[in-house]
Amino acid sequence: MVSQKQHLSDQPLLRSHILDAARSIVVRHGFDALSMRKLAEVVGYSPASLYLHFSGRDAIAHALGAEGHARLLAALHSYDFVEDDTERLRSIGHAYVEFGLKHPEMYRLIFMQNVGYTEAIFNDAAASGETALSLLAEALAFSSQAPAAAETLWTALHGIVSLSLTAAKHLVTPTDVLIDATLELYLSGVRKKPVRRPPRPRAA
Amino acid sequence: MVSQKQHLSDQPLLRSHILDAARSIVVRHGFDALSMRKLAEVVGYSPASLYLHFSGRDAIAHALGAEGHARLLAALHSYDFVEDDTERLRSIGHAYVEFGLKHPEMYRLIFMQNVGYTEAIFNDAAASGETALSLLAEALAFSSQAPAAAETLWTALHGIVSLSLTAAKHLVTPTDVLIDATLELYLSGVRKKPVRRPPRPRAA
DNA sequence: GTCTATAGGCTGATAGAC
DNA sequence: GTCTATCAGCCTATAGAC
Repeated sequence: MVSQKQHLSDQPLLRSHILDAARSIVVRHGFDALSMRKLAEVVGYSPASLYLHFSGRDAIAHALGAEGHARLLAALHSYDFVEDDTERLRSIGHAYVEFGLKHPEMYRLIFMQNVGYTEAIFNDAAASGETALSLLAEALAFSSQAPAAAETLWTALHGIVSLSLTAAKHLVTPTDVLIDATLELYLSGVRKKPVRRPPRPRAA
Repeated sequence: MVSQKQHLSDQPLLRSHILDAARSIVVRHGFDALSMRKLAEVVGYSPASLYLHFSGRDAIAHALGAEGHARLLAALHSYDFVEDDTERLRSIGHAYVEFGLKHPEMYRLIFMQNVGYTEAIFNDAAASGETALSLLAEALAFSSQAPAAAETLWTALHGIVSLSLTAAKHLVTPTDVLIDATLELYLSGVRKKPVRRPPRPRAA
C-alpha cells in the first residue's frame, strides 16, 4: 500500500495542497486574513514548512492570483463557440462580470488588492500569451479601433464588478441591465469614426 | 496672548489635527499604514489620547473618507458654471477621473478599500443630500433614462480610475482618450430608446 | 486630557535540532 | 522535509496614575 517514491511525488502535490488551503482562506475571509500561521494550521504543517515550498506570503498570493486569472480566462473562453461576433462579445462581457461577482475575493486579489500583485499576475499572463485585456481585444478584433476600444470596454466592465463589490447597496439598477447597457453602447460605437473632442472649459 | 477658554476651542481643533495627520499618512503610505501608534507619533500625543477624540481606527477612517468624498463633490461642483448640458457632463467626467488619479489613496479609501467604509461614507453623504452618484444623475437629468444611465456612467468612470490605479502599466491608451471615448459613447446613447436585449447563448 | 504601562493579541520569517 | 523555538517586531485598545 505504501509507495517507496511517495516523497518524490509529494512536492508538487504539497504545493497544490498549500494553494488549495490558501484559496479557501482567501475566498472565505479575504486576502488580509491569509497569514502564514493560519495557512499552516489549515494545511496541517508548521509555519516554517511553508517556506520550503514558497518563498513567502507574496509568492503564495502571486500563485493564487495567477491561478485565478487563468480561471477567468477559461470562463471567458467558454463562449468561443459563439459564431456571431457581437453575440460572442456580449457573452464574454457578461461572463467577465459574472466571474467577478461569483469570486469577489479572488477578483479583488487579481485586480484590486495591490499594484504589485496585479502587475506581476498580468506580466506573467502576458508572457504566457493571453490576458483578460488581450482576450477582450481579440473579441473586438472585428472592429477597427483596437486597442483603445478594448481598454475602454475593459475599464467599463471592471467598473461594474468593482463598484458592485464595494457599493452594491447604492447601485439600484440590476447588474445585468448595467452590463447590457454598457455592451450596447460599446457595440453601437465600435464602428463609428473616432470622436471629435471639443476643448473643455477650465474651472473658474 | 493666552486665551482662558483655549481648552474649549481645542477639542474640534485637535480633532482636525488628528485628521490632518491621518490624511498625511494615508495619502503618502496608504490606508494600511495608518496605525494608532504611528498616528499618535505624528500628532505628538500618546496612542491612548487619540481614543478621547475618536472611538477607534475605524472612526478615523470614516471621518477621513467622508471628508475625501466631500472634496470629490466639491471638485465636481467646480464645473457647475458650464451652461451647456453635454459640455458640463464632459467636464464632470474628466474631473471625476482626475480626482481619483490625483488622490489615489483617498480614492481607494472611499471606494475600494472595504465594503463597510464605502457604505458608511455613502450613507452619510446620501443623508447629507448628495453623493458622487446623485451628482452624476443630476448632470444627466437632461436625458430621460435615470437612474440606470447615471449608474452606467458612474461604473464606467470608476473603472477607468480603478484600473488606472492598479493596472496602469497595462493600459496603453492615454487616460484622457479613455475618458473621452467613454463620455462620447454615453452621450451618444443617452437619447436613444432603451436597447433590445437578445437572449444570450449558454456556455456549451 | 494626557500620560505610562500593559493586556492580549497578531505578524513574517529564520536558526538549528532531528 | 519537518519540526520547535524564537527573533523582532507590529497591532488595537484600556486601566489607572497624575
